Amino acid sequence: MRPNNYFIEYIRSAGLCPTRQRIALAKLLFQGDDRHVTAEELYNEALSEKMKVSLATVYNTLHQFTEAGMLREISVDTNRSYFDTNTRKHHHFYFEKDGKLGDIPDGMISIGKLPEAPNGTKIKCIDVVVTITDSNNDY
Amino acid sequence: MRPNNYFIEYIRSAGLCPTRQRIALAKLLFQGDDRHVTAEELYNEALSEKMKVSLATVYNTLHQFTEAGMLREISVDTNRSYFDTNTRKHHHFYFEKDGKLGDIPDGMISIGKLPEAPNGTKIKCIDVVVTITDSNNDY
DNA sequence: GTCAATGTTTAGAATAGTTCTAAATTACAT
DNA sequence: ATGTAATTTAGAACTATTCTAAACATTGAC
Ligand SMILES: [Mn+2]
Ligand SMILES: [Mn+2]
Ligand SMILES: [Zn+2]
Ligand SMILES: [Zn+2]
Repeated sequence: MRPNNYFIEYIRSAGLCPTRQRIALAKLLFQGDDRHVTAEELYNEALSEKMKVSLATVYNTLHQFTEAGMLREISVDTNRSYFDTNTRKHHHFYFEKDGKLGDIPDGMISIGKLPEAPNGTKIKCIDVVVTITDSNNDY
Repeated sequence: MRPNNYFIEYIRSAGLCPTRQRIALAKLLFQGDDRHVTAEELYNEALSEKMKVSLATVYNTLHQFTEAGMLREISVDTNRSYFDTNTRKHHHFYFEKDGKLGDIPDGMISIGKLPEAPNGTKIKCIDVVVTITDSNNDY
C-alpha cells in the first residue's frame, strides 16, 4: 500500500501537476501489479470507487501519462486502445475471446536481425503480439 | 494482366458468389503486387475507376475475403483496419508518418520459443510490427 | 430461357470509441 | 489571498465501422 505521496511525486517527476484526478487515476493504475487497461475500463473503476472524474479526463490523463513515459499504448484490436503500466521492453499475448492482454516476459521471444530503417528514419519500437484463440473453433 | 475469369474462379473457390462488385474489388486487390489497404482507400480507388459500389459493400467484401483466407486483417493503428493481400507468414514495418505498412520478408525475423497457450486454447497467429518513426523528433 | 429462392448490395441510420470545445474549476507562484 | 496558467468537464462533434431492411442480382431447377 503505497503512500499518497508516492503518486504525487511520480506525477510531478513526469512534469505534470499532481491534480486530484491524476493522483486518483495513478493510484488505480500503479497501486498493484502491472495492468493493461482500456479507457472505458479505467473510467468504470473510477466510477465504482465513487471518484469524481469525467471520461474526457480519463482519456486526457492516459495520453499524458503515455506521453510522459509512465504508460505504453498498445494496438491489438482496432476497436479500443490498451494502456500498459509496464513500460519495460516486453511482448504480449492477446486473448481474443475476452479481449484481455497478457505479458510475455522479455527473453521468452528473440528477434533476429532486422532490415535497416530507411534513411532519415529510425525504429521506434518492436511489438510482438501472440493471438490466442479458443481451440474449439477449428473443425 | 490476369483474365476476368481468374478472379471469378478465385472468388468461387473461396465459396463466394462472384458478383460484379466482388470481381471488381478482387481485381483492384489482386491484380498487381501485394498490397496493404484500408477500406476507405479501396473505396476511393473504386470510385476513381468509376465503379458503382457502396462503402458498405467494400467493408462486407473485405471481411468476407478475410474470412475466406484471401486477405489478412492487421491492427497497427487503433483508428483504421488494414487488409493485406499477402496471407503468407510475414511481418510488418509500420511507417507512422504516413500510416503505410511494408512487409518484412519471412526469415528476416526469428521468434524464439514461446510459453504454451493455456489449456483449451491455441495460438492463432504471431504478429511482429516494427514501428518506424521520423528520426528528427528525438531531441 | 423463366422463375423462385437465396444471397448480395445499398443508402442511410445507428453505434462506439475517441477527440474537441469552451466554459467552469483548480493549482500554485507571488 | 490573488492572479494567471493549467486542468477539468459536459456535451457536442467526429470517424471508422456496423446495422437495417428494402431493392437487386445470381443461381439452379425446370
Ligand atoms: Mn490515442
Ligand atoms: Mn473488422
Ligand atoms: Zn504488457
Ligand atoms: Zn504484409
